[in-house]
Amino acid sequence: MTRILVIEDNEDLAFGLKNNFEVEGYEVEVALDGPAGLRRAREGEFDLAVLDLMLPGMSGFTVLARLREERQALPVLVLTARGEEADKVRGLRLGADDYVTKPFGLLELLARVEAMLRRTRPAASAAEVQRFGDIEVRAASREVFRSGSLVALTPKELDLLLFLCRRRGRVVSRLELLRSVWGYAEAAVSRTVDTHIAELRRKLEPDPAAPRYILTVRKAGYRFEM
Amino acid sequence: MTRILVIEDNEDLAFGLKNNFEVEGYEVEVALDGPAGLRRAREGEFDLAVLDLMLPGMSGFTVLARLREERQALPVLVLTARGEEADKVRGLRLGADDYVTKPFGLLELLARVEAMLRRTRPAASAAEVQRFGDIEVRAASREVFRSGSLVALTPKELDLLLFLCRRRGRVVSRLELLRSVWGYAEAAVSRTVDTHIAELRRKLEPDPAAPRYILTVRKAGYRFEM
DNA sequence: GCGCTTTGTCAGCGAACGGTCAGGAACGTC
DNA sequence: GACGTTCCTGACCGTTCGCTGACAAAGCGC
Repeated sequence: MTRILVIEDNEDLAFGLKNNFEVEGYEVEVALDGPAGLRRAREGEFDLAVLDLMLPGMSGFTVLARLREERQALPVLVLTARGEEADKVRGLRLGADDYVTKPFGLLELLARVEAMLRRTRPAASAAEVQRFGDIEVRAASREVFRSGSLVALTPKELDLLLFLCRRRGRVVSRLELLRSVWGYAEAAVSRTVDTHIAELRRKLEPDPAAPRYILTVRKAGYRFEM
Repeated sequence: MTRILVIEDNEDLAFGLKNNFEVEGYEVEVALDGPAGLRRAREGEFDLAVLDLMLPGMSGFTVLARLREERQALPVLVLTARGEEADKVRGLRLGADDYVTKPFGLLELLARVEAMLRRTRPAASAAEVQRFGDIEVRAASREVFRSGSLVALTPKELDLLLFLCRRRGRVVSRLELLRSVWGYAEAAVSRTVDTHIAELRRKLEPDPAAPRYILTVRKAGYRFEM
């Protein structure tokens, strides 16, 4: 699921964008001011941010500059008022990846977002490193370490692990896993999910028989805790 | 020297751009219609093209489409008339990397060109010489040495190697390589990437059968480690 | 404890994936 | 027009991976 962060103080516009992006199949979060946006950008794993330059409290420039200082690779599309050419230049210099002038057409914005995602996709959502116990999961290089030494996971196992990590603390049903990790459209009865979970436990859990990280929630699915 | 190709039928504008770019230190060629632009784009080694959509003889769309058909990776910045949102969308879909609406400010155009060049050839100066093991890659002169002696790489092999170098530590998918190194707009099933990887390994790896630098990541792509 | 449901485990088969190679098209050079 | 490069394609092959189905174990309600 592609995740987009909208940092925009105008609520109508912000939630309008949210709706429209969601219709296109994106997962969207809204931040209504600069500090909130910065916080969410740091925490959440977003594939792209849409950032208004005119924000109360902290200007979009500041948000952008902070992000870049912190070496966040997050692609940023900047919204700017018409004709503020100096702003555009400054934004691009600061490391914005693209900008759109208000008032803008939705089609244009969507096309630009798509284009940006095409450009940055494989690298973007991946700058994360997850840690739990003595396990370290590096999404970008698709490597997993246990006590510092590399654990050999198969592609499916890693995909599954990453998905569980991202939903940590929440119960994930087998159906959801089959849809999101396996890409199955329909529900299928099979032991596939269980088999892969078992394999993950064998490779990652200190005691696979009494899992600490990958927990079973009876009648519901699995829950990842770290 | 960074080379820019301007494809624009309005002579005043074309040579105005040429002058301005040259002041900024770029090397510029002008093509006054579509066919000429296409020819120059094919021949010359340009780092970027500025393409007007409204051209006599052959529309900018056609030029763009031909370039992409021919798998030219050349970054293209499109000039379009104000408010033709459909054009923008169509252009981006066709594989334009960016566009600017006429009338535009020179500052804006320059900033965009800079941004594009930053994106497409990152860290050319910073990462001028890469070293790993007994391999030395000189991006600027496009030369590769192994144990001090020159290795003969074909252009494609070198492009591929450079791209992998720049993303070292991260998994790069075949699709991303096809897009970024080959310039394919869409996914294509072929063994092309694999073949070139194999050739690189043959020429650079101490033991091509057990690669140390160019690693395969199943179901995901390749990862360069040094 | 008993029966039923849900989950864990395992081995084996078939498919998918990547490595490799030969052949041929496209292009440039002489 | 012959030659040499470079690049792409399609086929073959070995390996790995994922799915399946059967059975075992564990929970749960009674």
